[in-house]
Amino acid sequence: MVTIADVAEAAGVSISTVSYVMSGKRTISQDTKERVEAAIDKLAYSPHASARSLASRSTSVIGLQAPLRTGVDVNVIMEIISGVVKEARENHYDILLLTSDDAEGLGRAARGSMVDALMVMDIESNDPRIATLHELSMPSVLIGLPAGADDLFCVDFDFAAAGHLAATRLARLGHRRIALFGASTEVLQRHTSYAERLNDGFLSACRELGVTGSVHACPSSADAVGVVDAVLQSDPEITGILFHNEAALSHVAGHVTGRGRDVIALSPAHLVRDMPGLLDTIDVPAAEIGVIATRAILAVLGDEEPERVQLLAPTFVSGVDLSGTEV
Amino acid sequence: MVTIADVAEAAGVSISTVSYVMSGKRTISQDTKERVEAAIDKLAYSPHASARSLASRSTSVIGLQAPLRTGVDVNVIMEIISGVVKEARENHYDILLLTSDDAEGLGRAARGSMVDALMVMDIESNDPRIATLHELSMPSVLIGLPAGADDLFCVDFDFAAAGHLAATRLARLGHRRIALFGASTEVLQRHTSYAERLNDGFLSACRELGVTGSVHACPSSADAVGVVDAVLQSDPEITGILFHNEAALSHVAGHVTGRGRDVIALSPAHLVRDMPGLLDTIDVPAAEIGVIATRAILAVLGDEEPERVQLLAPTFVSGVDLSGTEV
DNA sequence: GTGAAAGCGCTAACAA
DNA sequence: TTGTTAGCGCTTTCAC
Repeated sequence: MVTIADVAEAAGVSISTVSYVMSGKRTISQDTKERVEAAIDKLAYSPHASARSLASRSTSVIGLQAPLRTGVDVNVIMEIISGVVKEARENHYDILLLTSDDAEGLGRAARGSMVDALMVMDIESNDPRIATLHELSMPSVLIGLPAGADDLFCVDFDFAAAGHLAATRLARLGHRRIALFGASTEVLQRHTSYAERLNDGFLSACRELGVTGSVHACPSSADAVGVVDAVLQSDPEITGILFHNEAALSHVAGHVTGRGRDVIALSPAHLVRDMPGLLDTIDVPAAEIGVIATRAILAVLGDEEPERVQLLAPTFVSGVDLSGTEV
Repeated sequence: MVTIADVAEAAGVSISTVSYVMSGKRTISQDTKERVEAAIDKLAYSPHASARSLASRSTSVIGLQAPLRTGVDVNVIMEIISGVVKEARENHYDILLLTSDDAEGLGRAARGSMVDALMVMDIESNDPRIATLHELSMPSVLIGLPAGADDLFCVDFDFAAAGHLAATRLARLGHRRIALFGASTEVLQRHTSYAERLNDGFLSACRELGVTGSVHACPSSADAVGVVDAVLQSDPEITGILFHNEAALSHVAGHVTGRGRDVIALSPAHLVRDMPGLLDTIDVPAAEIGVIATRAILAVLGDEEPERVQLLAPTFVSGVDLSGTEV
């Protein structure tokens, strides 16, 4: 193992000089700097992360609690994680992956000084982990929006606005009965934040617009076809549909479209790019959510004060703009 | 921050006693042990991970390089990761998530002593990271099986055997022309190990069986429908199909089945459980791959010598057993 | 512009 | 059965 002392010796300088060359926290003569950097390269030296962390009291690691269970939309989760990892790396942070069904894992990571900050995904409306985060006195960001967002940093897609946007679009097209096929029953039962916000946004828009709206849990499997059929048979006058749940969508596509019904998909755009028969798609910018959340954490770590709640606005992929429209 | 010294003081013992109570590396009187544990609980003490790692020269962290790019089968990736994280946690290890498009990230993690071992996913037949792993002198496990598996630990599903199994089943049913719709073009172009092994297994079985086999790249999007149609139109005598690529499968299901063709799916079983019209499914035990790979790493870390190559045997979900059958 | 040295919070000899 | 203490490899005051 090559240590800072090896580098110092090779460069003919003191240990602290090597340290300062790396951190840039002190002015170094060009000559010394070059010798040190040459030695670092030559020896392929990487500072010992733990030693550095012990001395500097910071780890350059962010803890990420992600839902690894299937049933949630894996594509979206993966893209968010991907955005997080990428943005973190670009800022010289690494990601420690914490299991989600483990509220106490947050405490472990925090109290053990394994991380500098925590990111928590898959937020429920009244998430028990929020209390834990409060006790921890460690910077944290939620990806999601719990009921009482109090004083926590939250980043998410604006699912309520998306529900509103879709309902408005459908109503404008003349549909009087519209339906939202959304999250799976389990997700709803857990009061997952995004699902509830989408439902609320959709239904409240329906009320405002004077159209009849209904929401239906939708399994993420091939069973979705059956659910959709059942709903549409029991209420054949539903002519406009908002379809969340990308996993189910691919099963249902072509089945629900092309029967004189307008279908809007709510999904990462690239996943439904080639899907025929859709009226339009509202993009879920999953990777961006991860990036923004990471930037928020980095800002906090840099002693800045980012917006408490950042909700990414929904847009139609087609470019249709309903902003500013009155109901 | 509560340190081991705080605990020692609260329990009225020395620092080392606290340390030994935690590690169990020395016999402690029942009385002392209880006082120390009480103090630990009372103070909610967690040892400082970096301090421990610096002194003990081990981190209890495993680096996992996972493909976060979309296009690969996200469901499978996610389940593998999930299996890894779960098994690791049960053995008191955490997972550091490394970006995949970054061969040098492995070096960073290793040389910086950020991890005790490395796991690498999404292996290509001639993966450049293998050389890196060799230089690193750090325990590592590949999830996948490169061309020259040399002396590395490899864990994966036996895709070659799966291809063989499916072809045999179809041939037994009397099909004379059979096709494999598999990975996307990108995945094949990167010479991703599992895709090539599946193709090879399928085609070599076809030769042995005297049936005509063909393999076709299949996009993971709704476009898959078009690809399948094109192939089946240009060669209508294809009556037996092996379908890999779960993402595409959900689009294609019901489209390719039910036309007098037998379709076998190669996918995690639960993802296709409700999919109608399939002849059978060969399960991809994704979570188990993660678990086995993690156990292999843990074995190496525990100075055991696990099998160099562990390939999980394919089985039909229906229970059909073709083992021992002659061609 | 540079160096010497005091910790950071642990583990694991060494001593008793 | 327990305590004392020398590191682990860094960062960061002091001191020059």
